[in-house]
Amino acid sequence: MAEFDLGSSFIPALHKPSTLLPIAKHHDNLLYLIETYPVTIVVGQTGSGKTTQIPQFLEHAGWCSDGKIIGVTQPRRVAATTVAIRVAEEFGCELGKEVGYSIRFEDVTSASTRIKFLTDGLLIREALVDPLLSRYSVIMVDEAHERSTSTDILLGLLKKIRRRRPELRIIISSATLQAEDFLSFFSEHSDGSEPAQDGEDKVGRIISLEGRTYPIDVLYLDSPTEDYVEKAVSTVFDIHTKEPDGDVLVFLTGRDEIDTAIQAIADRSAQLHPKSQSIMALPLYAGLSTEQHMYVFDAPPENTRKVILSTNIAEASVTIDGIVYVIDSGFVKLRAFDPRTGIESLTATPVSKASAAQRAGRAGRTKSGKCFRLFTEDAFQGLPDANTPEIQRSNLAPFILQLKALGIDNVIRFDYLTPPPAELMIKATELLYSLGALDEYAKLTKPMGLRMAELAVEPMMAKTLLSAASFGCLGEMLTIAAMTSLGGSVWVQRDGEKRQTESARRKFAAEEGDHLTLLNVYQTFVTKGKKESRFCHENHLNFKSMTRAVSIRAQLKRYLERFGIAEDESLKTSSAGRGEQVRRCLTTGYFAHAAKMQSDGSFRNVEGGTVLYAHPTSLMFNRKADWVIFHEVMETGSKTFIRDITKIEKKWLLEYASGFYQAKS
DNA sequence: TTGTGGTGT
Repeated sequence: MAEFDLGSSFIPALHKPSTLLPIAKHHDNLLYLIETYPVTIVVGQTGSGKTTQIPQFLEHAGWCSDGKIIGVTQPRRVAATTVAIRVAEEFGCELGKEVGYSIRFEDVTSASTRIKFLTDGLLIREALVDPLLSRYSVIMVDEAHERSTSTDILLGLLKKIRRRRPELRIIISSATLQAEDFLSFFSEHSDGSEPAQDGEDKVGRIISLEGRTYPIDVLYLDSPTEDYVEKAVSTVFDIHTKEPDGDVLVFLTGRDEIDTAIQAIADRSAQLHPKSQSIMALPLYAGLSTEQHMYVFDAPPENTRKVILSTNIAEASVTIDGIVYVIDSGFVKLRAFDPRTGIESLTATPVSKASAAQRAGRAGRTKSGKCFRLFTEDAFQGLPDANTPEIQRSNLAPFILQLKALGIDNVIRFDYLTPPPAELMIKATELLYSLGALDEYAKLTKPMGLRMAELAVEPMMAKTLLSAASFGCLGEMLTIAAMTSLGGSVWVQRDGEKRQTESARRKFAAEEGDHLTLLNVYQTFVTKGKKESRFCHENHLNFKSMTRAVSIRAQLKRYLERFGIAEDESLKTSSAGRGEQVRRCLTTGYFAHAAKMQSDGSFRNVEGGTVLYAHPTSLMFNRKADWVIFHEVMETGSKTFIRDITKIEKKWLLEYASGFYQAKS
């Protein structure tokens, strides 16, 4: 399509008529394929319109005529909501009527909903109630190439469901490189053999839709760099002094690198010619507060070039318009889980070819752009096609529990797109057994295991919550569960306010450790600061996180009420004694995360083999303790840190986890 | 002395 420059008096239409999208000419073919084959793999470039148009094509073609609905899953909540808003507008209906969405805490659907966008995790949950997902005539799994654990599990479930529901239509949206893998997954029998049919009878087809992106020049280094942060900074200045107008997006791996680069850009900007255009460097990473997040979307002041330094968040989760130049360090921090030690690690790893392509694509959304890769073309050729799927490098306990609750007893024979390593499965099964969620035959226990699966917190916390009423601390544990399952920290550290954050944190400190400190934070928030974000600002708390904790707590409370679990008033102790009850209760779920402090201030786990350090954000950092339990352990760089730490008594371990510790103590 | 990104009736 030609670009017209008609001056500023014209503004572009909010939504282009869908007949102008490249997908329009595939309309008939798409409907034919979906009608004919149970599985359709859609390879769609950015801007192809697949997510917004395909559900509408299907609705118009009558796929909802018998009262069934079209489900479209997304790996992320924001994507589910924003796409639903857009499609409702195109469809000409109020959001929540014919077109709606459903994510945790927000169900914007109604009896008239025909097209429903939802997160893939939520669709798995729906299968607990409706195992054949019988409400749906079509399920489209969007962004399947990202290979999140939820997406992988969902694909396995859909393959299983398809055998019982041959009329169900499955659409998988994928990047080019993985389309064949998805198709052969659905074509294979569960034992791995190819079906005894000729090609014509295959279960599905692949269709490619061209996108509407602009050309991108990709440039490589002549020779490798030893310091990609420094190289990124000098490339920013090369672009700034030699290239035409346009904003810059730099991919680095974490907050540390981003802060270093921003400082370096600020230092060097001072040496720019006073008459030249200036540079505005902005950070982008998940730990920033909402208001800091918003800056990256604002237009820069006149005569200023915007440079955004971002983690992987800008690769798929956050889209910024106006980017013309991308600088790619070629690295990303990835989580991995060592089943032998049970320790997670977070380390910088080279990106995959698919990631590099996605990053480059961020330069071509509004006009043609350039991507500067801070590695050689040879190095690029040596990169893996795709990242290792998450299911092969995570703690699988939550997913094994979910599969068992879905009636899939033999989790080893479940149809995985790529099977997780046996050690990960064994480790997860052992943990679930020790928590009482599985019996000695690895069957889900009832009601304990089933309830743990239904609670939307990780298994160790689920066990803790289910014990809380008997310790007379249900209210407290609900809060602690909500606060620890937030994901990120509740604290925000603003520029140059390190000390202030520290002293704010100390105001809420409880002698016994981090869990009771989080309880204090929450209780102060709901009594003093619930309505105003000022309270959070003054105390360096993340308002969004705190509000979310309130929702999570309410949801967990509803679950427990449904199980018939309520606070036993006769067990209620004085507030002085309640701290001990909370610590005892935590031990019933977190006994596997116990450690003892050494004379040098470091910790050892029970086996004694692993040296652990209190994370600097923990109250136990630089404080004395004997035995503790912790929420999380993670290895970064050279050290292994434990976070959210609480003091306990050694004898409680034997009292609440005798089976687990008998042999070892 | 410090954490990439997601997700849950």
